[in-house]
Amino acid sequence: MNISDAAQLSGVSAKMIRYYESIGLISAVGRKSNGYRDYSDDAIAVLQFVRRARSLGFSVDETRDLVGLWQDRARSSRQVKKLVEAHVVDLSRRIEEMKAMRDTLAGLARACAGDERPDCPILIDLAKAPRRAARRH
Amino acid sequence: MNISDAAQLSGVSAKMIRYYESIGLISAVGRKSNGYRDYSDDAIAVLQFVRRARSLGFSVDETRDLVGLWQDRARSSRQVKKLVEAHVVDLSRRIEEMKAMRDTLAGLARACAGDERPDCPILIDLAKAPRRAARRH
DNA sequence: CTAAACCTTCCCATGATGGGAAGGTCAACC
DNA sequence: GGTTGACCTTCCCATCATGGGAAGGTTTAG
Repeated sequence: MNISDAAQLSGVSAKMIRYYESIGLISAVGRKSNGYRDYSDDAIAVLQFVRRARSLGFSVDETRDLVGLWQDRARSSRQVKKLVEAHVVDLSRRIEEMKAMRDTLAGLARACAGDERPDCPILIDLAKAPRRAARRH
Repeated sequence: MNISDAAQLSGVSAKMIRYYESIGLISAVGRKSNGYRDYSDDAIAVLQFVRRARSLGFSVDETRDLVGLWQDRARSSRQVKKLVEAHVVDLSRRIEEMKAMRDTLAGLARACAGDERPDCPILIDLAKAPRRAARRH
């Protein structure tokens, strides 16, 4: 199976499949005599796994760990659960940060007349000395 | 005032101050005879404004718009409110996406024994054909 | 006078992804 | 058989916001 079929079946673009291979997230597949990558059903399954993990917000590094656990018959479910729970905690933290931003902004917008006049508490507040605030990334 | 003082007072690193200047987010400040950038209190205030906007999740482009509105005495509060409300909507959407991820993962973790055995519903689910899922970015 | 602490510009790297060029290959159609 | 279009390959570049660091000039404190 060529890379574009693999891309379609897995939902991972051909570009990203090559990238994932180049960084070792997935192992290199075999090549046909013409040099084209050749994908088996198993290889597709790995790509689908990766796609789903990425869509759930796991970084490429975390996904690498998950793939490793997935393919390791001897892993304990404790290991898997631990990794997933850590990600849940991380997501929750980021959600709270974004909620705090949103609520601050919604409060400011509420206090702003939103008419033709220039007076706007939003800008006055933004100009205040920066307070301790979430600095994501 | 030298750039490191401006950095300290504004909470924006010297690196980022130069970067913001290079992309035109802030206007270039004057130079002293030795070529060093020289920051006035007004310039510091702009940097503080920028830092606060960034910390509230505005992109650099959105921040540019906000700075423009802030410095435009003739702007209407309607313009400002509109921009902020759009950002609130965007934040809310992203929060919902992340919540959906988190809840999915939390549900999977709950179904996983987390003991020494290898059986783990998490990995089984991740390996399923990818369903419609949030693809941020 | 020297050493440390500044400042300047310039280049490189990140992470995940896409765009595109240059060049080889294959399949279908006439 | 030849042409065309759709593939495939690798390689380079760009993104966005940020940091690291080099090379070289300046200022300040001892």
